[in-house]
Amino acid sequence: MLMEDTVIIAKALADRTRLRILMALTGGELCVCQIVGLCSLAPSTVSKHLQLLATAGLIAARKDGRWIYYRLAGKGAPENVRGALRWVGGCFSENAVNSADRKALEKITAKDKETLCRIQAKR
Amino acid sequence: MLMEDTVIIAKALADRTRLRILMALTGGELCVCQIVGLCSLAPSTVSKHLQLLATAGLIAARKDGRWIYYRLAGKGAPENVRGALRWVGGCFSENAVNSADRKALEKITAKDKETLCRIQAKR
DNA sequence: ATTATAATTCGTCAAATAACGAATTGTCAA
DNA sequence: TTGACAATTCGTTATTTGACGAATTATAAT
Repeated sequence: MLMEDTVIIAKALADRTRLRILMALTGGELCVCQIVGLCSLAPSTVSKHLQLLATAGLIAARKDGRWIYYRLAGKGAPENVRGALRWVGGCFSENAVNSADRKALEKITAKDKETLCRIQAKR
Repeated sequence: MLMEDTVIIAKALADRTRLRILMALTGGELCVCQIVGLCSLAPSTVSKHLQLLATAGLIAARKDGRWIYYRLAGKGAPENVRGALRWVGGCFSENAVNSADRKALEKITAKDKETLCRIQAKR
């Protein structure tokens, strides 16, 4: 395992927004629209965060028509990636921000995606 | 566990030099002189790195006369800190840089500290 | 007491990072 | 085929970060 890989993973974890995204994804895959709704940041900013997480190998993407879904890296991921996800998971098992995000996500996923994305566009 | 604490720990891990210091300390405590010798960086720079690691709770200090020894956080450390140390430990169990650093440390610890520190002062 | 020295703090600079809006790309619907 | 729209890339800006040397603090030796 190269040291630089570990640095890249740690950098990816070293940001509040990205940690929130990772924790949100523990509930299952989400499309970019939904993640933008959760973070309350510009789509371009969220996209950048997602690229960083993906480059580190912490998340993976799936394209479905106009939408792109992101999910946590799974069993196939290298041990250092899975170890990192284990660590953050352990840190937030009972965290206030995380709990609030879960509630917010329930509302977000309740709306159908088309409605949600139209809302994002108006920001 | 506050999210900011996790961010602080991840930031502390997100640098090549600091990861090397952590791995070096898995072999036992070291004085600043020795760590400077290993990193080949200015003492003030190394000191900054050590402060960052200490603020994150990943390492602790012990003062002995003119020297200050740093060691990894131990059993008493909170779970998120120990989890982080477990993660980096796993990442580098067989790492090229880490192996080289071990060899270098053997030579560094072989010299007595006074000699070593006099060398550092001349940089 | 004075000097030497281990370590830290401070001030500065260059490079990296997080944010945004504008422009671009690719896909679906009228 | 034209228009709408999800998502990304690009260009810019403010902030943070990592490095250094100089100055400072604290301890030991002369």
